[in-house]
Amino acid sequence: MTRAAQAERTRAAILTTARTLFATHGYDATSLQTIADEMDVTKANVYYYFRTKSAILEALLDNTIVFFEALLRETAKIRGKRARAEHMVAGFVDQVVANRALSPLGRTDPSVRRNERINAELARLAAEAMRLLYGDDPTDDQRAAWYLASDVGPVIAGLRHLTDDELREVLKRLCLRVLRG
Amino acid sequence: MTRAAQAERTRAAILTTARTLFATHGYDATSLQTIADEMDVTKANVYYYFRTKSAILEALLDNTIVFFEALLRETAKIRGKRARAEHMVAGFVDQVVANRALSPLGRTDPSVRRNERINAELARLAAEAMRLLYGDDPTDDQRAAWYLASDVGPVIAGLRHLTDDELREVLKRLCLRVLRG
DNA sequence: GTCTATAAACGGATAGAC
DNA sequence: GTCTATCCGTTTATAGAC
Repeated sequence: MTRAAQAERTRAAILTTARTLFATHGYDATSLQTIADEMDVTKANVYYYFRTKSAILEALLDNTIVFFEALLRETAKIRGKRARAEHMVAGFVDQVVANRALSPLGRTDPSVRRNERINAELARLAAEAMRLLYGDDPTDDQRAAWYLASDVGPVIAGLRHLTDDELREVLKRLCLRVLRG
Repeated sequence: MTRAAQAERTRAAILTTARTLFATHGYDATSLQTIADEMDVTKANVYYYFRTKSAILEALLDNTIVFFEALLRETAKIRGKRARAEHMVAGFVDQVVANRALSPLGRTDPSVRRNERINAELARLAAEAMRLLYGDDPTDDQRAAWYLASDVGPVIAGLRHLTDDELREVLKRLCLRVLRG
């Protein structure tokens, strides 16, 4: 394996390991030592790839942001608010269910709320999503609905007994009901 | 002021200070030093009242649990599922809005998820609430609805421009719509 | 690219004086 | 009831060898 390939491999491993641990124990309760131990490398090696702990978090959230930007671009091509809601919810729920074991790490984790840049990005995406669903001037009820539906992740903690398919259907119905008002 | 009164005063101050800081920065990112500094006392003095940091968190959550137990007892006296939902939502939303500046510290904070005892209590209350709203054997859709509605706290972050009264009405409508399915 | 070693600060928690 | 002083483990982060 080339050195560049090894680098990419390690970098990716750090992200997936951190993602799981952040989701399980929370960002603040996860140390770089724990991440390194889990991967069987040293802490110093982790620092070779990320200058700070928060840089790891930002890299993870950037991935999320890129995903949502793509989803919103797709959604914008669809005509009709109802069809748009269905497409958006489907994409969103698929993502949540695909990561169901490690779902959280949403806007609710304190670490995310602390990060100004990420918050600004998320606010931008929220505004764009609401524009697609509700037009240029959403009511407060519509805005509230969007905030609630877009934070559906934690709900899965109470539905562990469902298969992926069952969970997906339950969450889609729920989100659509909330968004449609 | 008597010594006992002073003790009660300080103890209460620790709880309110910790509550605000936990809600703002998260439990793990709040140190006892920060709590003590904010109150203008020493860390050692905080330890005089609470043996550990997590004891502070537990005291806070115990208050929440007591509140919900009372709300559920009241709700149980009401006949008719629709009226029950309205009463439960009203009590719940009032509580959320009354603490709107420091809303979170719900089941979403990692510190809460880590605490076995608190989790067991919250699960018990959740089961009882669902029984009151949906009968002895709620469907998965109903369960999902309850989990979503009971975590409405974070929604207020996006609705800062509303007055308390406006916010209360928006949240009540939203929760009822979710719960009624 | 990965390691060992270590710095420097901070965390939770305790002992003992007043 | 509150304080000063301190212990000790852990944390983020860096320096430098291989």
